[in-house]
Amino acid sequence: MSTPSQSGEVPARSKRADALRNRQTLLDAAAAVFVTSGVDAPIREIAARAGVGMGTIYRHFPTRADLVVAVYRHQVEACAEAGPTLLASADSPLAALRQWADLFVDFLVTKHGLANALQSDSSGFEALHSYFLDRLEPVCAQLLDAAVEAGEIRPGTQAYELMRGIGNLCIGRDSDRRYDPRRLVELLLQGLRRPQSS
Amino acid sequence: MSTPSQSGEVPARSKRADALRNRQTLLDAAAAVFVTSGVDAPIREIAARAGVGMGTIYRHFPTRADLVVAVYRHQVEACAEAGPTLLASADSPLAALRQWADLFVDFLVTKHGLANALQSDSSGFEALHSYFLDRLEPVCAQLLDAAVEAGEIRPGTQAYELMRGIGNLCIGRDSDRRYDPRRLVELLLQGLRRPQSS
DNA sequence: AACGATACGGAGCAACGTTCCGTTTTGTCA
DNA sequence: TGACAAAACGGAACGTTGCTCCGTATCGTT
Repeated sequence: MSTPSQSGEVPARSKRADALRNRQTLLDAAAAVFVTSGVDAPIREIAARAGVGMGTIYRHFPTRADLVVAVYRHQVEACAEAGPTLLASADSPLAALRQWADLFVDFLVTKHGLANALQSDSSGFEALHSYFLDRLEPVCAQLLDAAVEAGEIRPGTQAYELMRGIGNLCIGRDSDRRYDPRRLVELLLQGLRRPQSS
Repeated sequence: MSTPSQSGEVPARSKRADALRNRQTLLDAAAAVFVTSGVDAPIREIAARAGVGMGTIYRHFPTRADLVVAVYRHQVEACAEAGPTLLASADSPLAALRQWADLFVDFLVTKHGLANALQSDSSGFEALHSYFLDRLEPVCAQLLDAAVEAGEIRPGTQAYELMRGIGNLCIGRDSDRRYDPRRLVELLLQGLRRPQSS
């Protein structure tokens, strides 16, 4: 609760059947539209796809971020949970960090416009930024600390900064053969390594 | 001419005095507005500030990119010319590359929203992406090649990718104390270095 | 069946990008 | 100097999108 962090998605779980049904219908429609038109697709388009009015969409998801978060919540959760798992299973903390970054990058690049939205300063997207960071930063920090502890990387880098860096590297039009976020993220992680003494 | 690369800013230098005057007035107004409202400020705002109608702005600068390019052309040029200069004056090619990256980052972070626009897929900004890349990629490539040649960094990284990476790292709301593009760019360049053998 | 609470739908307003065309300004030439 | 055509101007107007508001329909309960 460091930040006021308003935003509330649906006020509380409602009781009426139609409300629950519409909520799910909207999530499905949004997921479908996001794939084809990106996460900043017109709200109308999503409402139309779901066959509901615009009032309904705003009632369930007051801000765009609420909708996006609801759609991707499971995947973000999975990514968060993968952190400790990888730390336990990988050969080294740095290897775990690498694999985790891969997961995160995969997630971002397959979601049209999501990486953009994460850094966007347009209204309605700040909450998205917060959600991702609140959930994933601690995970990243744990991996980072473990790698420092193991002496694999040099100390001094903050998880927040690294996460944003990785996220930023994933921004861009898809299908540009000449730009592969993965390569750059790998470079970034290489840069983190403790300089091998001569 | 690999890409069709339409876009034409003003059709040609016009002869009429009022046209030239307005063109300059618009550039001044745009520069001022960009500082306060970012490069995606409403066109109307720029027109109002310049005291001209919207038709005028579109006649001189058909796309948003044309206007942005015109406003920043000198600085981009300076950045491009700094490449060879640094290569000649710096202690090593890698040092030159670092200093050049610093220049580029400084340029981007002081222009509200420019880094965003560079990667934006919204209409009217592709030309911006092209202009920056066409002008700066060769410069970056020269620095990169020199550093490879000198054995300071490992080969295999393309200038295009590096430039976009650096540009991407500069995206984000300003005034976030926890995120400093410079640190990450430095990390990226570190990652480029030829691994010191044990 | 009736009724209050809840949710729905979409018209309506504001902001923005962009176009289009009637009007004004400019340069030139008699 | 005066007149005329070309060039440039201004801003009304249209389409799209975000978001709100309220009359109407639906749901659950008694």
